[in-house]
Amino acid sequence: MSRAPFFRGEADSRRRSLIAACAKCLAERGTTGTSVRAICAEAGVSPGLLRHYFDGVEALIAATYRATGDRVAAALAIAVEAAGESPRARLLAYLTANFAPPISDPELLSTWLAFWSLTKSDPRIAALHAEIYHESGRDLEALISAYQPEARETRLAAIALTALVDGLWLELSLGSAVFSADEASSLAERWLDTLLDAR
Amino acid sequence: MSRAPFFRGEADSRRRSLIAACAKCLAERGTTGTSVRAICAEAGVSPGLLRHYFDGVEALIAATYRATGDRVAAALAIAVEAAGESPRARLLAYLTANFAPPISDPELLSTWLAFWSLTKSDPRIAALHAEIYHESGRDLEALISAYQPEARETRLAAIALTALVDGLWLELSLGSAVFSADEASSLAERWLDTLLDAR
DNA sequence: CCTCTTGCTATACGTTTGTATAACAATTTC
DNA sequence: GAAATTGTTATACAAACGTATAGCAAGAGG
Repeated sequence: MSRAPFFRGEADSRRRSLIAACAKCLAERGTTGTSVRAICAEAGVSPGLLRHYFDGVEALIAATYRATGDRVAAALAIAVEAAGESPRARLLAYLTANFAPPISDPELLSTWLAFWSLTKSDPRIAALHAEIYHESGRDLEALISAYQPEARETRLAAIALTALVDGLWLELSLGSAVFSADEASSLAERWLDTLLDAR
Repeated sequence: MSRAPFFRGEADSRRRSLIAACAKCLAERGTTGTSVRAICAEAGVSPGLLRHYFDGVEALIAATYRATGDRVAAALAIAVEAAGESPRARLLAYLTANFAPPISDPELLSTWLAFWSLTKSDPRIAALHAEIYHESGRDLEALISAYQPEARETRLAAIALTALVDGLWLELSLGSAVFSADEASSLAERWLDTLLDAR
């Protein structure tokens, strides 16, 4: 009378492959063109299977949002670790990693845009966005505190750095940017010094 | 044998009403849900009329992009004029106007997101984006030069200010921002002073 | 006043969409 | 080994989609 699936591992594998297919569709075709059929064709399964694992396309997209957010956070964490032990270097690495692959990436932008555009119509996506933004802000605040433990207003500094980095990342990822990743990095460093060293 | 429409004025009026309806659909329903039928129902005309004035939905969206960009630029120009004659006040007004209606607006964000997400698939939209970004940058550079004629690197300063403002505007318009418009404005002012007064 | 041109609607067609369902494959339980 | 349960496919169906077209209303030209 057990209700749980027998092959939890394989079931999760299917879930993951659907999430990957959803991310690929969002990235390649945008919000338009990301249909049940397109996702399932990408995953190589039949259309009905999506409804077997998710309540609908929106639930799958929410799961994909979560997975993509985790993937970005992991890429940032790797960049931080690769920067060594200097708190300033780690903080800078966290910021400038946004201007290089795999984070500065047209496909990741398409995915993110799809999520943002769903934020308004789907409360679950909106809640997920707030959650992910909050997590990211907490990570950044931790790096700031490690660099300057006596800094006040780490909250506002994190907000300000996130905004600049997001704006630069957006334009870089849109592809028609009139500036380089190096210029973006030096701007981020300058903003960092302004926010933390002043006063 | 005249080929031109007899009522050019009325024809343009129809074009404008379709553009307005397209903007409203993009704002309220996002990329998904902005169909030929939805736009025409919003405009109160039959589905066939869209094809009468535009090559297709994408051409209409491109025209809407243009119109929306112009509307934003006009709103910014009004804010600048209202700021008086002080070059610094005018520059600040240009920046902080992004954090108040009608520019900080969930519907405008939805519209903008739709444009960005189409940038990848439609070269015309991509060209339009580059054009509008370029125009906006030129306006900002002019305000910077009026404030500090001797400033070097006005290009990079304009890029940096645009990025910060865009990032703050994005988060504010997404609705779940954990900071206020006033905080955003003071951050923009701080960034401005850093970029122009230093060195 | 009649005809012609034009703006626009109403409608129809073929395609694609999301969802539901019946049937098959595969595996555990007894 | 038989029965039961689960993962998956194939298929079907109604709704919504983009597009094309025939026809109507209305002003322009003679």
